[in-house]
Amino acid sequence: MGIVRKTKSLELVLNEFQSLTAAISVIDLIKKLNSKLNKTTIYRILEKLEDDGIVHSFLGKNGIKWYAKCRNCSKSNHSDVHPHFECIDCGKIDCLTVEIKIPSIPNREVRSSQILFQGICESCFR
Amino acid sequence: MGIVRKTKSLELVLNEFQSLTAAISVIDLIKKLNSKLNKTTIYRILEKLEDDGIVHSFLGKNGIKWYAKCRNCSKSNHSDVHPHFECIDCGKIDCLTVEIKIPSIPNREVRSSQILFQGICESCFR
DNA sequence: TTTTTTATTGCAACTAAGTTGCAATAAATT
DNA sequence: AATTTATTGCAACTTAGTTGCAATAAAAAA
Repeated sequence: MGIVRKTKSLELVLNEFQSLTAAISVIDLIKKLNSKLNKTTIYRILEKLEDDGIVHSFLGKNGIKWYAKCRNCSKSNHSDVHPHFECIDCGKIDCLTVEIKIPSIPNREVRSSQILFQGICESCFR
Repeated sequence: MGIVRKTKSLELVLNEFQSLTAAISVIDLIKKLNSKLNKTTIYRILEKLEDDGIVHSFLGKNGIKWYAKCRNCSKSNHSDVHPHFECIDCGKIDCLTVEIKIPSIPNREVRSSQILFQGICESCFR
């Protein structure tokens, strides 16, 4: 079930995403909002925002959860199944707009995918 | 640091992989060897086997750790950076031999990748 | 506006995967 | 056989994420 009520907590979480181009880990979000919100609340709001197609989640290389704004998602259709890029230097993760061709595999049906690249990001590249 | 001594515990872990075509989660491995080995031992042996290029690890969709035999890896070069396929029906994960083209991304350098597909496997397909 | 309804929140306690330190054990070497 | 040192088991810990429940605060109804 997605967002039902416009609460102060929701505002705070949405604010964080507004001032963000890259993804953010739940851990960092909790750190940032720590003084204002309980971590349980943050987890629950993120879940609802994902239900509504406002953000999407994925796992970083070490298995912790990250969230990023969606571009073209809706409640019924999370079209944001793009790859993510994790910088091994600065730790930043962002969404890639490149399209990855999912190969057709005999006798299997691919329904979704998680693709995470690691490497050096633009800021750390030079 | 990889394997140094041929121990009984090592044998037991290797045995499990011998009788395995798919990947196995550490959780399942612990369950299986539970009566014979401590989980700490299992984690430590797996780490060493990975160092030696005998197995490789990756994360399932829920972030738990899986291991599978390597085919063409060595200590210095883990060439097994293939995609994995997780069946949403039976939970089995296995290695895919298909090659995924990693796109070149301007001003970034991709060093490694994790690619996990979800869908219906051959056994569950019919 | 006040009352009522019920979604949301905070808290504390819990779960589960994985890690760490250390003393006891067992390979391998001398 | 004695010594060295890698490996093991154990218990305790860490960390991310979850759950139940009473208190609070949106929103709807009166």
